[in-house]
This record gives sequence, structure tokens and C-alpha cells, in this order.
Amino acid sequence: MEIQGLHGRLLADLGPAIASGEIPEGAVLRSEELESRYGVSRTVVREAIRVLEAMRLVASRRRVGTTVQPREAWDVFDPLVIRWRLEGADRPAQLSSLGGLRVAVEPVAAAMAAGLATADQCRELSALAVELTVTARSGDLEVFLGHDIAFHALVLRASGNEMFAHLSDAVGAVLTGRTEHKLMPHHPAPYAVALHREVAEAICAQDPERAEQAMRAIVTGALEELAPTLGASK
Amino acid sequence: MEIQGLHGRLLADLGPAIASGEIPEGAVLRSEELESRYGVSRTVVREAIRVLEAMRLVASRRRVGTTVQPREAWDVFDPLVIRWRLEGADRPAQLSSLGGLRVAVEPVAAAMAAGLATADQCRELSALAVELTVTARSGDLEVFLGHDIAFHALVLRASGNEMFAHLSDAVGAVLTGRTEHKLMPHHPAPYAVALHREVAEAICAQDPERAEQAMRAIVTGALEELAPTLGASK
DNA sequence: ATGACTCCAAAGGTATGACTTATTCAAGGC
DNA sequence: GCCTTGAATAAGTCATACCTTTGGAGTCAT
Repeated sequence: MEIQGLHGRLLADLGPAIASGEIPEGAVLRSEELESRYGVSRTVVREAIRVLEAMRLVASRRRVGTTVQPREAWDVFDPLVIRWRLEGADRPAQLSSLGGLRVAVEPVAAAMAAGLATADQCRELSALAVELTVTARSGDLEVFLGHDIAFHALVLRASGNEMFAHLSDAVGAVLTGRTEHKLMPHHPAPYAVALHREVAEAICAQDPERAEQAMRAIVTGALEELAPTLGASK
Repeated sequence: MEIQGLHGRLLADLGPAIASGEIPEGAVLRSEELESRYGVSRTVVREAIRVLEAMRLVASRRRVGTTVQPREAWDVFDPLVIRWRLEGADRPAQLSSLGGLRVAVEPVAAAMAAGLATADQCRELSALAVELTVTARSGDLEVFLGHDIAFHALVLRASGNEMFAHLSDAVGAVLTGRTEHKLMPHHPAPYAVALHREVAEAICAQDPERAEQAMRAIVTGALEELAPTLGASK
């Protein structure tokens, strides 16, 4: 997944630094400085900057340098930007935004999936629901997390909307973050697991209403769980 | 908005060609070929390719060249990718995806805005609703479109979710596309305009439920209007 | 024929020096 | 005080040389 080459290394260093606010808005990066700082050639520096520019993290102007753009300009849907922000000081804000996005997208995705899921997807979904139930009881959070991510990714994919499908990585990141940071209970709440079963059943039964309601309960629940750890939910 | 410099010109040429499928999946671009074809230097070609690579439109490997990636790999949320796809043969699929995204996001955004909109935003929203009503009657589609875009952008911004706010460009593109291509009636449907007023009122009255319902009616209506023009909605 | 090994050429990756162009800022002229 | 002009600066572009990886042709032994 990581980008290769020297420009990739630059990117992996500058990107998080900017996304976390370590390099603040308005700061100016000069090519020559970066060359000497990282001991690489202009070629490499320029390519890294082009990528950051495509993400709208920076903008370069002649005679001025490459300036870090304000947050509002950032391409907040870029997978790398999301990851970098999750790794840094912006983590709470990013989790909150993603939580809101989940609340919006996942219920609709579940409803659409109820009309479109193939028999195979349906089987897979049911199997994952069973696995969730089992691993929730056994308390193996690692494995539980894996199945949880797979479950949500499958629903998003089964929705038939390519843009929804592309959110699965971001959703995965949120779920991972919850298990890592937040004090997830040793045994996931039984009612949440039941809701996952409900979603799977409703989709397989081609019942959009029920699928949407159950999924909405899951994601709003997750968002509320998250709120306290984010400080001012305001 | 357009990217400057020679690498920008390359990008503006290659991007749409790939996004539209004119350059098909699996096609190989060799740097040297591009250099001579566009009469530019290695530097320029490489920088353009780095950007396309960041969008996951292409991937380059040594000894092999830069190969166009399958659609599923593309970063479908990248604003440029969205625009390029809208300009080309992928237009119907892109409009459909964006329509689905609107159905998911905008109602939730409206509900959130009902709790967060400032007095100023509320005034602006009401004013836009009035403008929509007036211009709908007068039949000035150009002006109507502008206000429509501003209205939806404002709701998204007022939701307080930065990711929602960043979707306003995409939503604007969908609305513009409808006015351009589809045979929009000379006078926008009065009921749709009424729904916009309803959304504005509900948000100003801090009534999330009503705002969400009204907005949902707007976006599902728009999606259904769109369906026939997309051929097989399947 | 089949498999494994070697080696070469092709294509991207990196480094570097020279030159071009736009833009800021300040000095100088009105 | 305001406008013009010019010089300094940093990004943008080009050409070239060289490095590194790797696919595939060719070879050889089984």
C-alpha cells in the first residue's frame, strides 16, 4: 500500500507532518531546503510536492515557495489524507467527520443492498454475522474487528454504488481506531451484535426498510459511543 | 481552478482520456512516448504521472511502464476524477453514483444543520429559498441553478461536518449537469421549490426531523428524475 | 518437452547543471 | 505620494547521464 521510491518517503514524512498540523497553515517549504534536508534531488522533491498539491495540502507559487493550505482546502476524501489525519493530532476531528459520514451512508447502503445483494453476498453476510456472534462471546477482539470490518465493507460493496464501496477503507479505519484506542468492552455489546444479524437477515430477505433501520441503529450507536472520547461533541 | 504549468496540460489531457475509457484499462503509457508526443521533458511527464498515480488512475512499474488501473482502483472521490468522468463516457455512471451519495448525505446534513446553523446561515438559507421561488416562476434557469447550488452547498456547510461540506462541488456538478443535459422543464416543478422552502424553514426552526424528511424528498425525487436518462437503472 | 538458470535490454528512478519565467519587493523617477 | 522599473528569487523546464529493477529471451540440464 505504501508508495515506493524516494518521493514516497518524502511524502510519508511531509504528508503526516502537514495533516497533523505540525507544519502549520501558511508555512512555506522551499524546494532547495527540502533537497538538502532529505538529501535527495530536485526531481524527487518536485514529485512529492506535486502529489501534495493534488491533495490540496499545499500550493506552490513562483518566487514564493510551496505554502501549506488551510484545512478547508484539503481534499478530505483522499485516503492518504484521511489516514494521515487519523495518525496525528487531527484524529478526533477526523473520527467525528467519518462517524457522521457513516451515519449518512451506511443505512442507505444497507437499504440498497437489500435490493441488489447476490446470493453469494447474502451467504457471506450471514456467515459474518454468525462469526461476529461467536467471537463476541469468546472475547477475541482482534478477530471480531476483522469480521466487523468485512461485514461493513461487504454491505457497502453490495449496495452497488461504487462511491459507497470506496468508503470501506475509511470505515475500516474508524472501526480499527475504536478497538485500538477506545476502551472497547472485552465483550462487544450483545445488542450491537444482534443488530448486525438483523441487518444481514433484512438484506437477505430483501427488506430495505428493516435493513436501513438496523444499520442506522448500529452507526448512530457507534457515533454516540465515540462522542465522549472526542471531548466537546458540541 | 485548473492546474498550471506544462504538467497541468498533460494532466488535463491524459486524465479525461483515462477517465472516459478512451485509454482503456491495462493500456501502457511509456514515459518516452509521452515525452515525444507532447514535446515535453522527462520532468514534466513524470510529474503528471505522479499525480495520476496518486489518484490511482495508473500505476507505474519498472521495466513495464505506466499501466492504466481498473476502475475499481480509482479514487472515485477525487474532485478531478469526478469532473473528468462527468465530461466523458462515464457520465451516466458517475451521475448515478453521485445521486446515491446525495440521497445518503444531504438528508442527514439537513438534520444536522437544523441543530447547528447560525442565525446568518439561516437568513441566507431563507433568502435563497425565496430566490428559488421567484426565479422558478420567471423561468430563468441559469439563475435558478446558481441559487439551487448555493442552497445545497450552504446546507452541507451548515451541517458542521467538513466532509459533507466538501461534497458541495460534486453536488453542484450534478445540478449543473441536470440543467445542461436533461430537458429541465422551463419552469422548475413548484413542489420541488416548495420542498426547498420547507427545508429552510425546518432548519431555521431547529426541527431536524422535518428538515431531513423534506431534503430526502428533494434528493430522492432528483434521483428518480435522473433514472430514465441513464438508460438501464437496473 | 519441461523446468530452472543466466544474462541482457528496456523502462522507470534519481542526480545534476543550465537555463527560463513569473513574481515580489524595493529603489528610483514622476 | 504614486507609479514605473529593475533586480533578486524561487519555482518551472530541459537535456543528459547514470542507477536499479525486472520481464523475458536464450541456454542448459533433466
